Amino acid sequence: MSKELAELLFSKIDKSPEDYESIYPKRNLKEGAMVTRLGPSPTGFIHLGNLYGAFVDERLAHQSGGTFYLRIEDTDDKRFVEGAVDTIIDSLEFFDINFDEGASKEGDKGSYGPYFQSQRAEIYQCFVKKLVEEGKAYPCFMTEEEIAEVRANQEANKENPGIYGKYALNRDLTLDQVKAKLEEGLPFVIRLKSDGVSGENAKQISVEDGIRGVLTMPENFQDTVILKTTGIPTYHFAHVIDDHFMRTTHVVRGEEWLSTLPIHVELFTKLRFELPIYCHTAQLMKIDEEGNKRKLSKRKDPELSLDFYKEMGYHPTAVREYLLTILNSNYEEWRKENPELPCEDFPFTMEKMSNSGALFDLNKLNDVSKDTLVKISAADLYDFLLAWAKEFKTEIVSLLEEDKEYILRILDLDRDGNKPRKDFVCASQMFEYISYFFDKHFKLEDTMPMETTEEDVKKIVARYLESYDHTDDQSQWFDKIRKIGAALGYAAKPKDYKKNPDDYKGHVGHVSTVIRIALMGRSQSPDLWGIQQILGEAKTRERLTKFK
RNA sequence: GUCCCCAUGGUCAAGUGGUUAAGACGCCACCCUCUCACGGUGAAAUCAGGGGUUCGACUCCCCUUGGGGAUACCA
Repeated sequence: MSKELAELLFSKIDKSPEDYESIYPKRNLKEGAMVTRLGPSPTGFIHLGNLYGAFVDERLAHQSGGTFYLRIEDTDDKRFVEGAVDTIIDSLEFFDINFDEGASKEGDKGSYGPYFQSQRAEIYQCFVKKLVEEGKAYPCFMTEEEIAEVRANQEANKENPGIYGKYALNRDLTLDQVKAKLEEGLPFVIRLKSDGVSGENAKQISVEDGIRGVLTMPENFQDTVILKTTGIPTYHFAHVIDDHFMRTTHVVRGEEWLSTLPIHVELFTKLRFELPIYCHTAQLMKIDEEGNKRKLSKRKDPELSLDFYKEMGYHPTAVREYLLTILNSNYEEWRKENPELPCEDFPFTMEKMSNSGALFDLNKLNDVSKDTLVKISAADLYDFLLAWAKEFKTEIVSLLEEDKEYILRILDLDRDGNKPRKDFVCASQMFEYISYFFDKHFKLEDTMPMETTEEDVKKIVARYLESYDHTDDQSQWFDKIRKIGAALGYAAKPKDYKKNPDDYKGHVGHVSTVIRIALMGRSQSPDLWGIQQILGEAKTRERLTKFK
């Protein structure tokens, strides 16, 4: 009877399960090679949490000599967004996450496709048919109203909600009953006929998770929908079929899937497929407005979309470094010992991953970013800044292109030696930070120190300009400032002023701040002398003259 | 409601029965110093609570609490 039913429901399916086993044979990879995948739904929205997970997949596969592929999980047509696939690929590529196989801008790549679930209906249906044949799945015609009624009853009786056991009204329909309903043209879904039981008699299943160790949970008992009215499977079924036939060895996914794991285990078992190794990652969290820890969410956290980092101009390497520090707690230590090695050399392990959700920490990212950027050459930094500007700050592109040499010197200011400056965090901040070098962006931002008077300020600038010699070395230059200050009643050494504040108006630091503001518009900057050398004599004099 | 996962300073965390409970970010102070940054030194700050088990619990078990997730023909 099951066979007839299966034939009735899926008359168009001509391939057999065995056919697919040979179409998608086991991959010929070396021992220990992992096959991982990213399975985004095509909303086109990728956030830091996705990148976090993708990074795990990527590292695992590439570190082991395996394969990392992209599969588009578009079983929910309501979610489709045009151009989403390209967006996903671009976003990930920016952060150096590259796929070996799967959906790509040039179409499917690899021999385990199609890589869009919406194009795999035949494959899924073949196995749904098989399950029906074996009496492990059945058509269900229950209407929304019927389901709602069941639920209401269950709630009233304090029973587990869902379609299972005696509540699965269409579980044991006869062939004739099915035929009759079909003739009426009633829509139906295919449900799994679960062997599990609800409540105290439920069996416990154990699954070894790559990150969390042995997980023990009650078996599934729900007659979960595996094929929707549309003939497209639900995530659960598509996952099982795809990861089996794409020969995924490690399923890395967020912990929100933990509670549906028993469904997947039952499906794998009923299909007689080997279970992949599941790796359930903790979710990245953030603190919301009410001060609660919360999962990063697509709708509420646009600032945590990957685009945010691109727009701010965070360097992809910095983001990777940061992610690695929260992914594997021993990464920072390793990085300290191996400052020059690429992060790909770090032996990434699942066991070192945290089981609890990390809170995203912008402070930490900034710190990691400073350390990352300080290791990047001025030339590369320039290219990065320019590329960023072309996309997000076009008005400064010509400025950057006009005099590359000038900018290289600015970017390299005081970055050598064993105590290099670490001024740069991200592209937007970089430009802001060096903007005073450009007349167009130069403006007076800070006020003169309160230790100085208006009159003194004028005198200081005038005398400084008068004595200015561009060929002075740093100490000659600074001696002059000391003298100018001393003549006006400012201590030549800050310590003298601190000891006897009443003897002086201020100290040489205040004097140089005056010059700094006159020259840069700001009270804080890298070494003044070095800046003047880059600015050049003409511009230095010009700014001082203008200031008077 | 039910089920599942998680729980060490503000944040990320080391720790797997005996430790002065690492380290990093942030914060604060001091040093270096013409400002800032860098660098250095130091400080404050953590085992959610309650029961067990044990000679001994951050560590093992139970309960409570808190947080997260699932409970869809969404993924």
